[in-house]
Amino acid sequence: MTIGLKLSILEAGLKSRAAAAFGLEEAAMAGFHLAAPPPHIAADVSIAWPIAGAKLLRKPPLKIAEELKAALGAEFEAESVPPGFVNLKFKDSVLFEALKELEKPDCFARPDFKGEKINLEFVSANPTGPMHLASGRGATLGDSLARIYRALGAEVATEFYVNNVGKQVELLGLSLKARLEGKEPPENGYQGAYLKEMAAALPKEAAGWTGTQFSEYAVAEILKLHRADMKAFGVEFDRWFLESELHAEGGPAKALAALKERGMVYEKENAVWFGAATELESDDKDRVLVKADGRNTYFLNDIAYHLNKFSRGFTSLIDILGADHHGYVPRMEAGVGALAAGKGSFKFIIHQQVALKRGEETVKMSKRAGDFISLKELVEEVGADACRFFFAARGPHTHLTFDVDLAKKKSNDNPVFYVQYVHARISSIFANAAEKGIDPAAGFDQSKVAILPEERALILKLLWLEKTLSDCARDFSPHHLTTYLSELAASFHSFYDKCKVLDPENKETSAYRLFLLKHVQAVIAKGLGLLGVSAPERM
RNA sequence: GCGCCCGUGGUGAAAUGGAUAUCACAGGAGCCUCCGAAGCUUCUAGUGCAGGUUCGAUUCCUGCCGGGCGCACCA
Repeated sequence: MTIGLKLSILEAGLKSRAAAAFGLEEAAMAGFHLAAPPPHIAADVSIAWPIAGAKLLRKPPLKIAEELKAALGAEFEAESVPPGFVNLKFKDSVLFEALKELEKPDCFARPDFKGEKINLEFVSANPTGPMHLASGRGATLGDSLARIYRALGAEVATEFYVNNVGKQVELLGLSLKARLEGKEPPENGYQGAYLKEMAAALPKEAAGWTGTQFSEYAVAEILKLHRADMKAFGVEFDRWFLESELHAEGGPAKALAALKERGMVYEKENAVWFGAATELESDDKDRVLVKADGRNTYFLNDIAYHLNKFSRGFTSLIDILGADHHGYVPRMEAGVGALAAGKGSFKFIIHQQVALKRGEETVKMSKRAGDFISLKELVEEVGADACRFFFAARGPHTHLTFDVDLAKKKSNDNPVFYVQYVHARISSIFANAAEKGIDPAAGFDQSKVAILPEERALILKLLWLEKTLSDCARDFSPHHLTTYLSELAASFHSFYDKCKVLDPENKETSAYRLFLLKHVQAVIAKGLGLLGVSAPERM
């Protein structure tokens, strides 16, 4: 039996050998994983499974480790270590073959993602004002995850939901009208300066417009800005779904009828309620679907919207929301769950809010008051690459305080430059190789190459990208990837310091190291690409 | 009051329940006649408190303490 070459395949192969050796079903070996050993351990990968398997097998962990070591095969040097670890070192030839595996275009595709159709909705900022910096977090999360899921083999559609109907949009129109007439916006209206600018650019006939016309105009203008902001941030949505489309097809009415049919609604005080608490026990109390004034709540419209997504054939819906909306999650799960049972999975990713720090003061951002840093401004000051890396580097649960002064002044602190620097350095090495007449494509004899420790660390790091992407998918967060890229960059820099790549006197070593660097550069470019960050040739 | 999230060196973060807790920034000490010093090497410094589960806890559970966010016929 030969064993595969990617880490995932190596892991599966080792697991199956272990299962055979111990007479176990593979299903019973869920804890069998390859892990990176701590730095003081001189091994490539380690397996902690014998400790976990001790109860199952009713043997001492170290005994299991010794048996496992014997069962693993000739591609490795294995060592069993108390209390029951097995540490492995790959034969050099295995490492070279594994690297070549990384050259295949779909090398990260996972079988379990094949056929998955994921709808990823994020940002969905209301079209009532400029996007602020906090939208950058949702945009980074969503767009990076979309790219990662695609790399893993899923089909992903990204979507931005536009609330272009309703009271807020009416207020927006009235605020614009007021600005045109030189008045202050109405109470609870939109005070920001952007409406003054928009009013100044209105066509002459606007003087005779209805409120609806003002609203439609304002929404259209703001949507243009949102699209431009997202584009400048490296985010392009597959679809901008207008709420008005939903009403045009009668979605909310259908959803309401379906809920009624299942006996999940009742009327009280002239309003229509969803009886989630009694029927499904998923939410803490009943919620209104249709208000006493006859208007739908957003709850009903959103149920209809998610049914619409399922009707388009998606097997998995993911919504990314800021923590200020987390209270909305239980009722949506109850509402959508009631009508979409069996249609696919439905998952919320909640990311914590972004607080803004200016000087020594931490302030809450308020759109109405006009006190915010716009995403556009941030991107212009700091650059999209640094912004995206910075946002991607934190898990969604972390509470993030954005220090504006720091971001503007000392953007070099951002590790994105450390990572990009590797790419640029390697580019220039390849340029130098051409000058010195060293052919990067020249072959080398693997058997004559002794892999140095720095090179070994680098190669292992390269192989680890695959697991890193799976970690990102598992945790719904790209932050594992930024950590990984920083570590890979560090491995490269150590290697670079120790090992001279281009040596006209030694073409064999030069060719071998260029082969290595080609992969490092490809992995850096791939990883940065998944984060929507550029991989520059020069900096 | 109830619910969700968070508490890791001076600062910001990492760690599917695994071995001596990993990085970056800041601070100390070194390193460019040599492929890019936006770099390398090295030192100082850390899991809020109290219990529990476990062979093993930063991770899981309970209670405190501290912080963020929600608790609408708003969106």
